[in-house]
Amino acid sequence: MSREMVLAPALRPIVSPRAPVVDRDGAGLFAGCPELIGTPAAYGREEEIFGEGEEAESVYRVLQGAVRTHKVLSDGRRQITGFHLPGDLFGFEPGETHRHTAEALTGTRALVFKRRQVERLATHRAEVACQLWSFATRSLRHAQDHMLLLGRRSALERVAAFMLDVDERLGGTGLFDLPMTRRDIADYLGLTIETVSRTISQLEGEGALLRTGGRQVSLRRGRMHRLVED
Amino acid sequence: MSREMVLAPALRPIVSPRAPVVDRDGAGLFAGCPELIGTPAAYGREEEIFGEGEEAESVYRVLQGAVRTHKVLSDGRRQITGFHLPGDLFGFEPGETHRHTAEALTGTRALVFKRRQVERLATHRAEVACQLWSFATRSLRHAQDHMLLLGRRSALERVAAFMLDVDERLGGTGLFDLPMTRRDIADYLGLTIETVSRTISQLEGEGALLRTGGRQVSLRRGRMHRLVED
DNA sequence: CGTTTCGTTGAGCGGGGTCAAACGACGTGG
DNA sequence: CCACGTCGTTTGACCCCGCTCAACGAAACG
Repeated sequence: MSREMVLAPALRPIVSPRAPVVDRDGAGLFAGCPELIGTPAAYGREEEIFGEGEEAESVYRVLQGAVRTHKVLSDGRRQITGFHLPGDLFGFEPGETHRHTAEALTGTRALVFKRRQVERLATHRAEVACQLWSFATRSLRHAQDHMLLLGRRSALERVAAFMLDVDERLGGTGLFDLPMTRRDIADYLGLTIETVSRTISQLEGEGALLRTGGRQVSLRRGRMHRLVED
Repeated sequence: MSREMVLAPALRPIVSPRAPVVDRDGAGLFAGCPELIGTPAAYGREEEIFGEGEEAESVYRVLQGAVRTHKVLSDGRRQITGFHLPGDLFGFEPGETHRHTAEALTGTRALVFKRRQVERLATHRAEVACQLWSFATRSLRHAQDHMLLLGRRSALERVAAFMLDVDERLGGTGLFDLPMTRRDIADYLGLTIETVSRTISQLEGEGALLRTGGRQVSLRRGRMHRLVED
């Protein structure tokens, strides 16, 4: 069941999108469901897709670009709970209202599905319900890994783990453009922008990565990996 | 929506268990599935139920007692990702092996289901698959709330939120026994035992709670709530 | 071009970690 | 029954990692 390529090798670098995502193995969610075709939608940079507290009418699948979902406290403190890249689903809620805000990091295209429709289909077709279950469980695993990071890892470990993660999701070449700002990284890792910046400098000083202009970085994945270690 | 009875009022104080949990609204997982009856099992205090890396053969439902699931780093740093009380399910994994260790906090009884059996049933009966999906989604929401806590809240807020949470799950009377040690609390909140202890003292100093002997505490829920504030 | 946002770097501080000691609640055996 | 050891908890003293505040350079954008 772990084998499900929803967010695996079909992924493309986010800031330079190319071909639309294809379900290479046919296991993608809602595949083989002609009665459930999402309607395409496009969002501009920093555009809100849905807000916390709004009624959860739709669920989304990223085609191109990147999306962040986050929660905020009344005083402005923000925690980003996930970045969603092509192939990823987001917007599922256990209840009637969204518990997150979702925003496009960059120009983004997505398929929009009616939640009610998805739910109705799930109650009729076990296959669809299983896919939803599988998706939720994988999200849960990510969330649990991230709890360990937020609760127990140092700033250096957090940033190193983050870099490796982004690299992997963007192709694993070791050379990529970060699709998000320092603020986004900080709010994802539970740090401040200054600490993220300083930590990246430190990683560069230790030869674990190279800043190659703009937001592009080149990782020494061996050294990087040693910093995360388990 | 937040009202979903799997872990709500049917719950009993953990350390003084009474009647076995009943699905008051019939929404409990695997309800109405005579072909899937879990086999009862009992675990002693601090006993391991399954370990990280082991093959995931079974899934569990707590009947009585309490269970913690956690992840550890090679150097011993530990993050508890959840406490599981009567009615709760745990042990689901997206893959073939457990990504967590599960241990009984106290003497605990649980129902054990064969994972393969559950999965097979889910592929045939949409109803079961939907329940699994719903369960996973609720767990995900908890995980996301906890990420916000770990990433962005102060020690005071964490402990206060924790106390309110435990109180609610244990009946919401404002008076209860903590079923876990300071170390467990610390590893759940991303703090140290000393900080947890000091913070509880501080809360007592501010009149937000009273330590009434042993692990029993009495909350001033109004003041407590003000400290968490969104 | 000016203006604004983003990123980097420095100086200083403080919340929470570390190390250490003492206390209380147990259970155990003399 | 009490001396003793164990384990969990509390409290103190000190320190350090990451936060705050601030200045400045570099892109992005009008």
